[in-house]
Amino acid sequence: MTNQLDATVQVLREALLAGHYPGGDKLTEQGLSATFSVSRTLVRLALADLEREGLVERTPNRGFRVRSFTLEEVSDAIEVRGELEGMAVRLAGERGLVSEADRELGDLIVQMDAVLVDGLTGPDGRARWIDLNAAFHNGLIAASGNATLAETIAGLSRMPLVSARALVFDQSDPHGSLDRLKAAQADHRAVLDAVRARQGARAAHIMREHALKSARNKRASFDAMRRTDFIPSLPGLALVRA
Amino acid sequence: MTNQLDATVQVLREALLAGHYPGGDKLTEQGLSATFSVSRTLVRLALADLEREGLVERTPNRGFRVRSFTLEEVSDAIEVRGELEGMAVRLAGERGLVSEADRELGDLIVQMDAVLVDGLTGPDGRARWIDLNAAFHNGLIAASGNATLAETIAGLSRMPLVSARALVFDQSDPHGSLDRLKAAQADHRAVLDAVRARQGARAAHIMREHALKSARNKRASFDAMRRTDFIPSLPGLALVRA
DNA sequence: TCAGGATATTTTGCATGCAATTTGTGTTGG
DNA sequence: CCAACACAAATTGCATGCAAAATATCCTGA
Repeated sequence: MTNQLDATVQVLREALLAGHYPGGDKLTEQGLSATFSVSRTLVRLALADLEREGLVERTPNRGFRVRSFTLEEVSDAIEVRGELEGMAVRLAGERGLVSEADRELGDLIVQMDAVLVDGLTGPDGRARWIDLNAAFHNGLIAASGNATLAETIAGLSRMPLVSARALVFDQSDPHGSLDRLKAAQADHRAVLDAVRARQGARAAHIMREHALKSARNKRASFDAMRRTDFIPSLPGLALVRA
Repeated sequence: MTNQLDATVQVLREALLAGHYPGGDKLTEQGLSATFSVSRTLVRLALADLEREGLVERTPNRGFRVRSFTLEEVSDAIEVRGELEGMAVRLAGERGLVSEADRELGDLIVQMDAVLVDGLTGPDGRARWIDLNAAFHNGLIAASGNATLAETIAGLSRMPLVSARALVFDQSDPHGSLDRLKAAQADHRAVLDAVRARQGARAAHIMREHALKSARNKRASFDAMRRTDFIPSLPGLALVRA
C-alpha cells in the first residue's frame, strides 16, 4: 500500500460494507482508532473520504454516523446508472468502435457464453461472471469517449448494490438465477450489435432496460432474502433497509 | 460559518475559481497556510475536500496541483448534465407535478420573462437571471423525485462552467446575448409545457438540446474571449484551456 | 420520585511537532 | 562542460496534545 490512509479507508470501507456497523450507528473516532490500531488522525481522514463515497454521514461537531440506504434509493441510483450507461452506448454507437474495442467486447461476450454453458458451477464461475460482466460494461463506457461520463458512473457505482458488480445469485433458485443471467447476456449481445450497427438510440434503450431489470432482480432477491432469512454475501447489503 | 474548515474550503475554492493559481500550479501546504493565515492542518483538510470537488489533484507524497480542464472536458460534462436533466424532466413528466411545484415553476417562468423585457440592464439583471434560471432547473430536478439523480447533477455542477449558473454574458454582443437568453426561455417554457402534458420523453429531448446549446454557447464565448483578449468574470473560466 | 441544573466525562476540532520522503543545490570525477 | 552523486533544504504524512463543544452523570430540592 502506498500510504496508511488508503489502507485505513480500505479497511473501514470493508468493515462498513460487511455490515459490522449497523446503519445509523454512531462512529466515534477514538473507538475506531482503538479497534483498528491506527491514529485518530487517520480515522478522521478516512471517514472524510468515506463521507464522499456516501457510506457515512457527518454532522458538524457531532461526528459520523453509518449511512443506511432504502431500497428505493438503491433502485433510483441504479436507474440513474442505467440512464448514463445508455448514454454511453449511444455515444459509442455514434462515434463507432475502434477495432480493438470491437474485438475485446466480442471476446468478452464469447467468454461469458462459456461461463453460462458451464452453468455457473460454484463460486468460481460466479466470480468469473462478475468480472467479465464488469469488464463488458466498462468497455462500453470507455468506448463512449466521454471521460466525465465514465467518472460519474464510477462514482454512482460506489453506492452499495449499485455497481454492475453487485449481482445477487439466489442460491435457493439456481435455475431462475441462470435464466436471468441468460437474459442479461441476450441484452449484452443486443447492445453490442446495436453499437456495431451504429444504432446509438437503440443501444441506449436496451441498456436502460438492462439496468431496470437489474434493479427489479435486486428488489426480488431482497424480498426473498427477507422471507427466507438467508443472507447472501453481497457487500453493502447489510446497509440496505426496506 | 459553522467551522473554520468550511470557511477555509470556501476561501480556497474562490481563489482557485478566480484564477489566482493558474492551472497546473503546485500548491504547497505551507504556502497556502501562510497566505490565508490558517494552520497547515486546515489547508490539508480543505485541499482534500477540493480534491473531491475536482478542483485540485493530489499525487501521493508529492502534494496538490491545481487541476485544469480542457474545453472538451467541460463540454462533455455539460452533455452529461443535459442527459441527467433530461432524465429528470422525463421522470417529472411521468410522475406528474404536485400543484405547488407546478405553480412555482410557472412563477419562475413569469419572473424570467420580466427580466427579459427589461433587457438585462446591468449586472443586477444578469444576477437575477442566473438565480431564476438555477431555481427553475433545480425545481425541475426536484420534481423528478429521484434524490440520487439530484445529487449526481449537483456533483457534476461543481466542475467549472458546468453548472446551470455558469452563464456567459458576452458584453461585446449584447443583442446576441439577449437572443440566446430568449431562446433558452423558449426552451424552459416548452419543457414545462411538456412536463405538464405528461410528455416525459418530449421534455427530455428538449432538455438535452437545451444543454447542448449551452455547451455550444460556452465554446463560442470562449473562442470570442480568446480572440478579443476580453476575459469575462466567470468563476472557473481561468482553469479552462483550449 | 422526578425535574432541573451543575459538574464531570467524552468527543470533536484544530494546532503543533517529528519522521520520512521528496526536491533542490553544490561538488566531484570523468 | 556535463553527468552523477552527496548533502541540505523543503515538503508531505502522520501522531500527539490541547481547547471547545457536546454528552453523560450526579446532585439538589421540591
